[in-house]
Amino acid sequence: MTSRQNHHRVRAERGIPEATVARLPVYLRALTGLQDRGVATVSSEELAAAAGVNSAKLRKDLSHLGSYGTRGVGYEVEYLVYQISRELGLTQDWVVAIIGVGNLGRALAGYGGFASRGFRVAGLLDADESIVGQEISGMTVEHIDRLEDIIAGHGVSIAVIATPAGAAQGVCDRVVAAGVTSVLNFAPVVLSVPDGVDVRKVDLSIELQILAFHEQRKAGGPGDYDPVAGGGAPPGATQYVEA
Amino acid sequence: MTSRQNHHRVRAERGIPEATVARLPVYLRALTGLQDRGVATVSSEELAAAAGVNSAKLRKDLSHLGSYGTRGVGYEVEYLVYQISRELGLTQDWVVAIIGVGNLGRALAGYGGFASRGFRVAGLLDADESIVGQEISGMTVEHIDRLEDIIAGHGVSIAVIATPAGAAQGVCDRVVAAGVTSVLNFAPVVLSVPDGVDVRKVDLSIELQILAFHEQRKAGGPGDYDPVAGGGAPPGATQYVEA
DNA sequence: GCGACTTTGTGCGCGTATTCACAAAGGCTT
DNA sequence: AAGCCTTTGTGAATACGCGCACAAAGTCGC
Repeated sequence: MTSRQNHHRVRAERGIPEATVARLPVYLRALTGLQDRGVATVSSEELAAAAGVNSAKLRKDLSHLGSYGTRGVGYEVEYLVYQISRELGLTQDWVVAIIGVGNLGRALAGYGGFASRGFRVAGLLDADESIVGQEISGMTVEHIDRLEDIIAGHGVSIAVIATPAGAAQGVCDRVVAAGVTSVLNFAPVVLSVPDGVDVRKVDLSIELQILAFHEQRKAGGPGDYDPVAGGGAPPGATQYVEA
Repeated sequence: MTSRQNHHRVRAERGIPEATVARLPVYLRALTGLQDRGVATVSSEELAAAAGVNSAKLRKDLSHLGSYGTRGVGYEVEYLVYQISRELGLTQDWVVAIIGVGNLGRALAGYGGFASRGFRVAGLLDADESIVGQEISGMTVEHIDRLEDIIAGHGVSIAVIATPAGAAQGVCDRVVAAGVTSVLNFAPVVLSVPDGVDVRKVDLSIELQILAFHEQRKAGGPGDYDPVAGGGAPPGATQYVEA
């Protein structure tokens, strides 16, 4: 049976709730920011403010990792950074392959956030002969035919799919067959994968549509037209985020 | 008061659950795919499969929009496309400005998914003098100084922030002051905005970290214990640098 | 026109997530 | 050493989302 993009996975014995896992990277970023500013300890209230969450939620999230705070004082920044990094698996390197070197693939290849957090790009692959061989961000684009070689050879464990929609499922099947169990999908399709494979999806178009929905509602509900709804203070407006 | 990205639904009278709103674009995409293949009607089971969700969930989601199905038959594709489009506010055009024309901004500017769904890019803006004036995807990059002019002049209602982290909050404050109430943020920071402004965040690095977490667990738990598990000694652990 | 069949729409129970509010725990001052 | 003050960690209440399972509703064949 093929499972679909279901992020509400079963808890393991160690059981960190999925919602918590999704917030840990945010805390981590806030913490490294504090670290850079030389802050040694931080209270849950301060850190929660920096991360944009409720402080009780932050404390409960951190409590799932263990008791790393000191009552009356707060959390030691450096130690917390280490604990969260370890929990997220960032104390080791992860090897990534980017498949599809169009506009987006190029942007991803040049994204600094990869290397800085322990993600190493082992290869850029594309099916287009005119792109293969090009040098991008210091890497040479390989032909998609070499997909299996590269995955096996470099020990790729995360595949980033940035192909056109039509090619995505086929590529996904191949990377999964080659042993990859984590996929980050930028193509606007729902990927089917076997159980045990994680897929996360990033979709610009969907995000815009969700924004449009709320924007429309601020402007007066479905059917009403007024895209230039700026300025005003919408009553009972909503706040969202999250990805 | 400045609310951050914690969020909670303040249900309006019309009250479509946020979880449902987030799925509507997925259904819409599946439906247009069916439409292209000439399918006239579809059952909840089929559509759910195409969208990668449970069929009961699909039916419940659609029931929030009204009763657009026929028992014993299914849903008329064309009609459903229209209803969802209308609910999402896609029957009107939304004017978008992209701020920050680096690798990512360029990719976004060239992204076909904009126009196809009623999102019109009214401007590309950047602070870098060497980029201003360049022609990208048929548009000329404007200087960030013209931000307010462009927002007002074109009736921009959605701002896409693709700047470096350090510049994001400042840009956000400016677009909000200029009347924009919907922001799509690609910068790796938590933006603070006044109530009534929606922020959605897309963060590659966070997605990768979540995948890493699950990948690590599959590999045998957050172990790989470091002998130096001591308190203040974050060993040669990964060093984090803000992108 | 009628019965069998298909598919929707939804009531209900369950598990997860969020938030409040407070007792327990530790540091700091005197 | 004792008491005060701050902040953590968590019990409990609430809200939310999911999916099963089924009755209601409509179609289709005869």
